[in-house]
Amino acid sequence: MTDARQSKADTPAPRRPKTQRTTNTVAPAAAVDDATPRAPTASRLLKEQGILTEAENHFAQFGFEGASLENIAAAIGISRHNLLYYFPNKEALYQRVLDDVLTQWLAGMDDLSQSDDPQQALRRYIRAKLQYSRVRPQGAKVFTKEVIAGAPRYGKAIAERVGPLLKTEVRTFERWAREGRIAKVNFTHLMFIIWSVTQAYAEQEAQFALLLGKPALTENDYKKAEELICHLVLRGLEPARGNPSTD
Amino acid sequence: MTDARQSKADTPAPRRPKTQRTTNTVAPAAAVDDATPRAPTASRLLKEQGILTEAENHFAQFGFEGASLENIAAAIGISRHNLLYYFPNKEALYQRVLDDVLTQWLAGMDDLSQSDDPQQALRRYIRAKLQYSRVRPQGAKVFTKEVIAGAPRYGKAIAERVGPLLKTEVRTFERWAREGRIAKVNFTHLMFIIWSVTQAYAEQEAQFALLLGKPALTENDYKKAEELICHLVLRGLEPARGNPSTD
DNA sequence: GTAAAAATTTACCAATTGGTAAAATCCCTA
DNA sequence: TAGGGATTTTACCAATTGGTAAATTTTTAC
Repeated sequence: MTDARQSKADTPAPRRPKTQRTTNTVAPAAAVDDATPRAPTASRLLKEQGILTEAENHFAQFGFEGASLENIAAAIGISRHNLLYYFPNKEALYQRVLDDVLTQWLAGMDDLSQSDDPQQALRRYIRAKLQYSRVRPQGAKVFTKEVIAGAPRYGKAIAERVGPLLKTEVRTFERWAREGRIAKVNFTHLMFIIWSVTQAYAEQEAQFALLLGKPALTENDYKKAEELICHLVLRGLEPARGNPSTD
Repeated sequence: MTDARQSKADTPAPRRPKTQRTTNTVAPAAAVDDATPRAPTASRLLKEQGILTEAENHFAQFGFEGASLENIAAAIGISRHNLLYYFPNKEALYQRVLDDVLTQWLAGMDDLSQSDDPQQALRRYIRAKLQYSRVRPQGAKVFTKEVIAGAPRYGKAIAERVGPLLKTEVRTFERWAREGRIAKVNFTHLMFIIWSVTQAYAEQEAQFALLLGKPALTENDYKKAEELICHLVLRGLEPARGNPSTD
């Protein structure tokens, strides 16, 4: 196989157009082949992004095994082989999609400890998660499908990237509980519940809309959902007279 | 492999000794071509069930497109062609799997209006749904994957079979609310939320366990989940001093 | 025991899959 | 404008897919 081109071993010319090398220039300096990767063009990044977006849609609908590179490529008007020039194989493309999804998802996550008011923090958190479900439902779907399958390809990343953040959130909750500002419940499960519900509005849009007799969920539906979720969570966390013996 | 088969040949079990014809015998008696379909044998039903179970596992893990008849058949030691003798094609097999899943899921659903005590009814309902997630997680996964994909193959059944039941449940809630026994919230969304959360414990078992640092969720985890979910829902439905202006 | 029905296997098939290798084209820069 | 890297296309491939049709074997009814 020798590699996927791009590396060029053969080309002896160190190339490097003396001008600036904006990014990287990883400086292999390998006397032998150096290879000057020439730094990714803007247009190249754009094309990669296009592929990633379409791949996200296909993986969301068909799952890893069900999605085909041919169809993904066709959907954006390029050939499968051309796609394979940008991503070495299906697995790599899939990983990149999930990486991006998880990154954005996590980005909206550390908001919890921001505010000092538990009520407000939670409200903001729930809203952010719901919002995410609306603006990037496909990403949420890919993620969930991976999880449903037992996270065979992304389990490690989940454990490594989500785990610590979850721990942080839980600790914040526990501090609030200790200060008597919220009731003491099992906060890990609380997070599971909040995630599940908010994600559900992305994943199950189709079903919910179907059952509501609409073609799609409206702004108003999401507002109602947010209201109810916040209501349930906030009520359930009210410092409360009788503690619910949780663990 | 050749044999594999395992069944028949030796075991004369089903055998049915000429005596009575217990079941059906639909007695077509069609003068013209008779054809007497001979009524499905017990062993046949058993084999069908075996196929359905394995298909459920595969569809759960790989989705409709990703699952292959070859692998499903291999997993139970028969050939793909033999499987195709029992189910005419992939689509039919998939539909049957979903039919069975939905049937069982709905069966545990009309419990809500059974009890006259809203609190107790809800508790039972949530417990039943969680229980279902534990005993038949694969079914829940197949269903969710179908929904995530936009219910392209099962939307009609969902609308026809789940819709009416949902309406009934909502009406029960509304009656209770009118009687001042529970708070008035958007009950349709409440049902969505309860479904999502309970289902999540089936679908996302892998993720939750991963994040809890365990190989799998334990009895105790489910107990905690049940407690918390009940707590949130029941608290949120307490007749309440100030109504949460829900729709 | 025998004929018929049921169940299983064998033979094929066309289409699609992800992927490699290499040739051809494009396009930027010196 | 020429050289060379970046990009695309063309050729192949082995494996797998769902499916049809027909033979073959096994079971069952009588």
